Amino acid sequence: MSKKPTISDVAHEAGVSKGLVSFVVNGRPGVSAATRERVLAAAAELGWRPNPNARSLTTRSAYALGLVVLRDPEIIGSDPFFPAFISGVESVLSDRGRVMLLSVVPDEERELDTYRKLAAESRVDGVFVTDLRHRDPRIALLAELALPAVTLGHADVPSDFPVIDRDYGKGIAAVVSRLRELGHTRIAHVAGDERMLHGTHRRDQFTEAVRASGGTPIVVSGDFSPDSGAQATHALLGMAEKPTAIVFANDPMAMAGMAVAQELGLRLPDDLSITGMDGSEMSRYLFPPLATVGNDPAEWGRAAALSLLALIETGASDDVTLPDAEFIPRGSIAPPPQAAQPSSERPTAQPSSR
Amino acid sequence: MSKKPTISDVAHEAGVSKGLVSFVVNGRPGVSAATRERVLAAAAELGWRPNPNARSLTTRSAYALGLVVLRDPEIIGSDPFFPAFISGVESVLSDRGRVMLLSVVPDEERELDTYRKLAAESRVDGVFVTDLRHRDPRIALLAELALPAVTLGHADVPSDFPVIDRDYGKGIAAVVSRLRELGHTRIAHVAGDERMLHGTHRRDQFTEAVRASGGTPIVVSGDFSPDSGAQATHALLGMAEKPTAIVFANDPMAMAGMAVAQELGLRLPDDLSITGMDGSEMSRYLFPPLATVGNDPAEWGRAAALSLLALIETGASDDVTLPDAEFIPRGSIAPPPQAAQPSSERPTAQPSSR
DNA sequence: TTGAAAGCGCTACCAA
DNA sequence: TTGGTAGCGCTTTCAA
Repeated sequence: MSKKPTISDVAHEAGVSKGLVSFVVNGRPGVSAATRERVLAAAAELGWRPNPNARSLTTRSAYALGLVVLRDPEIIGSDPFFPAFISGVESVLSDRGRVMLLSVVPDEERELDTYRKLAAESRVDGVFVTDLRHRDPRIALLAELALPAVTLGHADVPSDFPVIDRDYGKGIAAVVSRLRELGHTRIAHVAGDERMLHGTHRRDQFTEAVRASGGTPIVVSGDFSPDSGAQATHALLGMAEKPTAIVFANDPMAMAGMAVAQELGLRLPDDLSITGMDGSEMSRYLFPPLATVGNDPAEWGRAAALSLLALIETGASDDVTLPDAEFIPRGSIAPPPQAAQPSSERPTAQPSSR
Repeated sequence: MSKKPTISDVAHEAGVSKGLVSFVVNGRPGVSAATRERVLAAAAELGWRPNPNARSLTTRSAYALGLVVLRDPEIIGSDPFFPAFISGVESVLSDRGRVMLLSVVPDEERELDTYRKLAAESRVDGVFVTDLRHRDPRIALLAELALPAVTLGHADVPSDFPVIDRDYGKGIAAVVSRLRELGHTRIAHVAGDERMLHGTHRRDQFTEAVRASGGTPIVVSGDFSPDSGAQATHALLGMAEKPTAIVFANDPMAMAGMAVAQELGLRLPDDLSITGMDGSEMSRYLFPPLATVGNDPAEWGRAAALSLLALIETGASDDVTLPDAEFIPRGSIAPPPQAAQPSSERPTAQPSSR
């Protein structure tokens, strides 16, 4: 059980100086092939890997990327985006000698403090900015901290950071369009957390799509949590002119909405069409299977990691546009019920159980 | 836009030596109150924070904890455990100047390499070992690497690491007991991934509970994914003597199982009782609401973090036993159908839609 | 109670 | 193409 080997051990073993070993492991030119081999062999034999902490001291690089997630600890479990996003990031990082540092914070104050700490302590070389909010304070903070970053989506404040984005509106338009084709006229949207840009974007894209098709959008607010989805659904189904289709801003809300509808005795999709967003794994396994709009969080992760690494290594990185979001039609949508009863107090169908 | 301040800047500002500043920030005794104040004031004014990389070099501590998750990238999104577990860990770490390093790997080879890398590079001071497997190779590897760790659950190989655990069998026994009370005699279990200890434990606890109550357990295998839950349910409901209740090893499988049952025209819970495990947020919002067994991943996270920190800082840490798992009864269970038709080819109920 | 200096493991520079 | 040496920012002796 020996101590961890250092660069000196390797240098000694290979019979060269530390400087040369450093040159070799960093792939610098100007080292003869022979000594290069010798050094590599010595390093391998000793099982030596350069200590990133020591390297950081001179290179001013942390060899780590940061992700700070602001999320209510209570509901973070029902969000399928992050785990998949992270595995996408990892698939890029694993071969590049960088690690990922993750922080989950409960409120904005802690969030901003976390970025300050990461920067002040030189813990990371750059960060991913997810869940952009209106006039997001992180953009200015990160600029001030001179911390490289990429944003998922376009910020609504001036930002020099590269942005990863995808046209999600295309998918939403496809949903609305399909619903209109099926004959729906009263189409509602349960919005996500509107403090987040993608919450309002999805809402706007929905209303725009409905208006473009000559309809009148109905919108109620939610916050992406199943609970809010359930409440919103109750509100919608309690309306005098209740909608015949509900477009939820994410899958968990849609699932909760499906449950509420079923509890009220509605048959899905005959009495009510429902769609989700984000294309979660679970959506496929519901009854009826939930129509949704694909999003591929792992792809976001890969693209964001690549872009952030490029920014860090070369000082610049282009924006990247992922393929347009695609509507994934499934059994949760159907034509609206024929016998619409605009002012009925009771559900249009008999309870399917109880 | 000045450079980051260093300990020298602070020492200069306070008119003392670097050594003293170090003593102050590390709370060492033997510093007069006066200079102590002066140093703290200088540090605050300059916005200085000690650079963990530099500290690591001398203290041999990384000020970071590691979590390596082996999970199929495709299905990681439907697992509600990790995000909540991580937020529990974070709630402990955030005040303690340590960060969390997360790695998601697709296979065992990468997993073990990741631990080796983390250790060789001194990236972390300790790691969390989750999802213990049979004869888990990580135990021996971590011991060999001399990397402190805590395990979630007891390993089935000799291990000196502290263990965090909870009696989950109590909750499972309560489920079975309640089901028996309701009159169920054919109770099935859809097991989780049996390469994982908790997959087999839950299966064993189920079969034991059923046997203890004089019944004959039915078990089919799954792997914790919704897809496997759906397949297993199809298999069970295709049996000649189909079960009247299905106990799933986690909530996502149970959700998928509910969908399959409904698709087959069964009314829940009248025609079939279903229960899940892990007490996910979503379970509450299904129709019918899914009875499950609580697990509180955030609590696991807090306990594991506390235990690991204690181990790292003091060299020893006690095992911790979390409160027994509790059955959470909900609408997805009911007495078995009266008119049992042991050899019926058709479902006992009319389809609720289609 | 304080200051000075050595050294952690590495990179980077300057000579050779 | 190589070796020697001076730091990077911090902690930790050892003296004073």
